[in-house]
Amino acid sequence: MKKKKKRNSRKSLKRVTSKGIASRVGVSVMTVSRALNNRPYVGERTRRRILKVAKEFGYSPNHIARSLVMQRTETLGVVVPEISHSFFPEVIKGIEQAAYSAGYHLILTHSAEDEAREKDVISTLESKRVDGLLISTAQTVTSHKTYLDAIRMGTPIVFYDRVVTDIGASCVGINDEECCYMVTDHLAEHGYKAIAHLCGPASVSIGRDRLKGYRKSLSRRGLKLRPDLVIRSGFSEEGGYAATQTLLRLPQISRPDAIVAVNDLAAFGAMRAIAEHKLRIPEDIAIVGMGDVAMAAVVSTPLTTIQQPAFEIGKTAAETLISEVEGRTKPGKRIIIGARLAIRKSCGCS
Amino acid sequence: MKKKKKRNSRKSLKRVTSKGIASRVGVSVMTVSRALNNRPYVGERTRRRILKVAKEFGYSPNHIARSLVMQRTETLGVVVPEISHSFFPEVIKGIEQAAYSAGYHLILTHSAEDEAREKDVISTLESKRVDGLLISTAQTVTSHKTYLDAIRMGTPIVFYDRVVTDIGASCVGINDEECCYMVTDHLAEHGYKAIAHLCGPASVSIGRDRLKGYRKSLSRRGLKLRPDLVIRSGFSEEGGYAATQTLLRLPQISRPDAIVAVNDLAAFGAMRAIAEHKLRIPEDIAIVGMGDVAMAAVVSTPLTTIQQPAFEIGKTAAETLISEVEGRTKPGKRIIIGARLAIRKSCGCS
DNA sequence: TTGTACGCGTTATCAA
DNA sequence: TTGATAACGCGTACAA
Repeated sequence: MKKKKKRNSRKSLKRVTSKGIASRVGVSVMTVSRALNNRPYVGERTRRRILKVAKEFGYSPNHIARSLVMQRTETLGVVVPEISHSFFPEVIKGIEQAAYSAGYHLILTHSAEDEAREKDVISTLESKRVDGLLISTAQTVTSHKTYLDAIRMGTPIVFYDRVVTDIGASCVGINDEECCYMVTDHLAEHGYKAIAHLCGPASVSIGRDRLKGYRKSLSRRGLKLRPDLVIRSGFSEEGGYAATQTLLRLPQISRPDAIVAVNDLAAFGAMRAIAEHKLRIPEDIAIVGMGDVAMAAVVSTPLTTIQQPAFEIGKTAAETLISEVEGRTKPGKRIIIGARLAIRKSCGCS
Repeated sequence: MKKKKKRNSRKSLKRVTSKGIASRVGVSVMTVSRALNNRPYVGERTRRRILKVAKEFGYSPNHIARSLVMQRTETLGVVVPEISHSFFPEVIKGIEQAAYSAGYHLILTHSAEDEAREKDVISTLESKRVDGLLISTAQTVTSHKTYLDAIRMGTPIVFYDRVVTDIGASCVGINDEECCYMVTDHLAEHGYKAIAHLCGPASVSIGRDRLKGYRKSLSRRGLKLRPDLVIRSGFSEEGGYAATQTLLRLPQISRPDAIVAVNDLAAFGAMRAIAEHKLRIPEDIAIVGMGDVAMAAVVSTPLTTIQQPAFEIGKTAAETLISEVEGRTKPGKRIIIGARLAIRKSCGCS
């Protein structure tokens, strides 16, 4: 047993490897491997001795080496468009729970709503050989090539919330069209006539589908769709604020009497703009959002919105992905998570 | 060149390796490695051909293999006690930004405020051979052994927000004692006499230090410290609610006229309890928090609190860790991020 | 400028 | 029940 203490590049103790344990116990690495992984074909006495030495030396199995030979990392890559949107932390929590119980880890990345950056993080995620990808698309995406490439190279994707339905990947989210129809119709039902919509980009599923739902309600209610009342706000507070400014600059006569915001954040921005114009909610303008982030219920005029079960979306998405990674199910599912209307003050319908 | 197409365990295309590219281009793997990493000693023509083939085959460098030989993963492990606390997503965003610009990735884990789970995630993080650890301790931790072991095995730790100062690791956070002194003193200065404190566990730095700050203010103001007014709430809304219930069950005469909550979440819980008792804030009971989460400013009675720059804490913590990982600085720093008092309605001092 | 041999820490395979 | 050997995909050291 020649034990040369060669490289000492790191200042600290070199970590024990299975080989190190093997030589200390006087067995081969394979026996150590078997003992450490609770595999059969190891004598009970040998196993105990190995476990003892392993603990004694603070052995930590090297997942990197394991991943290399196993061709699996037991790691999921998560792409979040904007960590600050309080919807997403809740989704992440759901993802984390599902991953943790299944023994998977999470590499978290942030696209910052930027297509180029999204592409970049996906590519590094592939380099890290994650077993699968959980993606909510950035606001500025136009091409799906990055996704397609990843899938083609064997990294399954499950989209959550902002989904891409036409490339064979599974998708988990609410029924955006139906939900936006619900909120819009709630307003229409209560007599609002000039209902505006702060919409998201058409390239993003929830932007597109929610707009559809808005339109459907107007058309069913026999209300005319006024293009000047459909303004692109995007998903941010600032976007909602700016879009609403535009609406409020319309001549008094053609101003909306209600606003359907694509999400709660945009609704908050709208509320801020409305407040600055010294208008009252809902008396002068009613407003509804979608998402039901925690703040929606506690702002000065509580926001009527769609309760979107973020945790469940994350959990379901992760479970779906893991199941596909392990070959138990096939990709291409479209999973709809139930959502419901939360009626509060901002719509003035109570 | 014998090319046996052996294993095809995964259904999809086998990913190209540097060897694959090498044989296609007709050079050795080393030349490929050099070309792909922009290293010298590669003919310009050869380099271009290699790059072309690499792109053509969608080559993705295998970080796993790279990490194994380099003994570095360029990955940081992040432990978050509770993802839902809106303070933490903001911290994560800061961490992510610093990590991304330095070329590091993040493995995100969740201790769920539980010591055993924290130990578990740290151990798997070590197995994944992260280059360093960013930790905010769970509420229930009592022992620091796990941290010490990690450090001893060569994985540096930087604590953020909830720190551990006595084990040689760097810490990044606000000056908790000073800040809690500030809020408490703000109340005392305005004539409140029976100031209660909803405190965190003494085993967690911010619980301990904030209690100290509270005490300091009382003692300097000549107010008696009443043990019945110091109640353990922990860091959650529910905890704040329960603790406040206890306070409100005190005989009228000994009830507090103000409450210093260990954080905003506990303060929200307190507000809920107070509202249920049909008491007014701040007329009947004033309340202040710490943290300044987004909701603090928008709840019906806006909360006076300490503005804690979460993003900056995360960014600084990550930068500090990366710098230590790369051997540019030594561990053991105590970095204080500035915070200031945000006076709003809940303290009744305006 | 390019290539060869070896090692990183682990698991699978097959022989002992 | 155990062990020797060959992968896994890449980088380092040194030879050509």
